[in-house]
Amino acid sequence: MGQRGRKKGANGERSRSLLLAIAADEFAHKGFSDTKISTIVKRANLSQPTFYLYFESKESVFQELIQLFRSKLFDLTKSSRLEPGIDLTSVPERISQVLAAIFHFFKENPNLTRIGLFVGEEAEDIKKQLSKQIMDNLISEQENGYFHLVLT
Amino acid sequence: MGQRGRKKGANGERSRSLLLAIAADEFAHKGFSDTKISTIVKRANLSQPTFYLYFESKESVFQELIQLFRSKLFDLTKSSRLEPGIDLTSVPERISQVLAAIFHFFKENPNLTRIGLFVGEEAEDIKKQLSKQIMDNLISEQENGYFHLVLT
Amino acid sequence: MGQRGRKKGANGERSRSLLLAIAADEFAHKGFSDTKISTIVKRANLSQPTFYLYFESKESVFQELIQLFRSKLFDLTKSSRLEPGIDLTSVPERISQVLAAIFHFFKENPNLTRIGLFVGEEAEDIKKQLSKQIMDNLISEQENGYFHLVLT
Amino acid sequence: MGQRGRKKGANGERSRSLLLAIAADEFAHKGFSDTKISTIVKRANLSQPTFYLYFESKESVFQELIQLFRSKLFDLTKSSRLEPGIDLTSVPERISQVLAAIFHFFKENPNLTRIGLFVGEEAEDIKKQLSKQIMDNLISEQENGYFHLVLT
DNA sequence: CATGAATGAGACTTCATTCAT
DNA sequence: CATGAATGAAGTCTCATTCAT
Repeated sequence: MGQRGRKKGANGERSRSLLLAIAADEFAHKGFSDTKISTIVKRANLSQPTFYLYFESKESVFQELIQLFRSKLFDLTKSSRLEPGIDLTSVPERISQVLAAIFHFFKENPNLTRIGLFVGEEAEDIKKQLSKQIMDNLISEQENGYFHLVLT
Repeated sequence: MGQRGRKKGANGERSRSLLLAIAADEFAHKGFSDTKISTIVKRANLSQPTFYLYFESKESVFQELIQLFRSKLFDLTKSSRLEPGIDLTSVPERISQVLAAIFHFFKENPNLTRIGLFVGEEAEDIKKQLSKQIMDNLISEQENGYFHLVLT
Repeated sequence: MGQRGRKKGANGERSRSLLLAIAADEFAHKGFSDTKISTIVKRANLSQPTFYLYFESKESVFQELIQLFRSKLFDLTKSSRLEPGIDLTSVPERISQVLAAIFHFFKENPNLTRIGLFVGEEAEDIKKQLSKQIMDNLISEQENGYFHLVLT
Repeated sequence: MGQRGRKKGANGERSRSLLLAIAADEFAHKGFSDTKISTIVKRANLSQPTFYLYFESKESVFQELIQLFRSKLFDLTKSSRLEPGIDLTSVPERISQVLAAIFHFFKENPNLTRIGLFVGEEAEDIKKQLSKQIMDNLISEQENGYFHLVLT
């Protein structure tokens, strides 16, 4: 039997994430209103009630995805905050690393990104908040003397 | 009867364009699926059957708007085709005039533009076709020796 | 043609009151949860969407019926308020008239009464308010010297 | 193994009566249709399949409760049947004892009583049967010469 | 030219109930 | 003894569209 000890209940989480992934895909490609629960569950080979076993409503899955995008993304930018006393020569490199990480994240999570940046009503908010956080990082870096911002 | 001579057809056309304009606004701001006929006619102070007096279906109004955008826009770019033998010194000015005309058109027709470039499923097609036509113009101009393209 | 001038739109109100009456009957006999919109419209020879043409939701028809009961009933008790200077000998007769009117109303509107007094969640409230109003009337009558209350 | 001798069947019966009691409470307070199996098992800290381990269906628990009410109640009234040759002076007392027992039963079993007398579709039947049995008792007592019924 | 009235089709959601472990 | 997971059936509600006047 070895490493196949899981059995009972093991598929609950699997079903949930399957549904979540398919939902992300549908929302990303068709928008909220054109995404049908019936399509999601059909693609997951499950029945409609199963969807409601794991999510409260269509709206709530959508919100969950938006939140997921927000938290993953802001974790990324937050981790980029530079600390005083750092080796000055490494600063530009770190900045570019963060931007690279962001674009890498976008590329690795295209559905989530589409939803977060283009589909949701909060899209504008998210973009603003993202810009602000990046800006703040840059500014705090600037204040720490790492470099000078030149606005044009 | 005297001053009641105007009438037949007059209000018909008025209602039609009113509906079309409101539809454009709704489609532009809410997308296809979230646009409801009931909202359109309410805003126009008309009834639902009246809508079907002028349009075959929701889909068909949408297509009509897409067509309108396409034709207006391509008329614009077509009219910019330069003819051989033109005064060479006026070329840069004409090119900038065309681009200005396009952006002016975008600004003057925000709803149509949103629909044509972002809402419709044909959006990608339209953008490609638009780029191509502009490119073609530039190239034909280039071939006519007006200038040299430098791709970077 | 004579007195049959009504035609267009005349049946809207008819459909509405038909649905309302049937709804009252169903709610009275089966309670809120066991009353199905599908049954109501079937009995009215109408389709489900028609129901929503006239009512916002199942809940809202129910509330409308409760309100109807309340207002009709309280109109009845309100109209019973005795005014000072009335012929004293007529007081007992008027009181009994009001009670008779109430019971007559109950008998004439059995569905509404069942809903108002037994089905709705507000039933207890309504009963209390009804008692209070009757009491108030009696007391004001008593204060006006029409008679003396003897509580036992 | 020692002190783990009690077990098999013990918890089973415990779960069963727990579910039955909660079901009674829910049915009594919300009626049949608004009572959900999911609520019952949640309150019992059990799962839905467990419910079906002990009962065949929602309907069947309901019927079981109705039967329970009926049998308990009719046991009560049956035990009140007076036998010929009894001491005549004790008759009124015994009658009042039976009525007291009935009302005591109602008070001690409020949920069952609500279900039996007000919720179930058989409510009317039960009430009739109850009246009849009480009546029969009275009549048989009357026939036995214990007293004379005076209907007004 | 216009509308009041009505509806078929289909979406989201809930619930009693079962399967497999 | 008990449960995690799943579902058929049915209910409420919405929307594009049509009929008859």
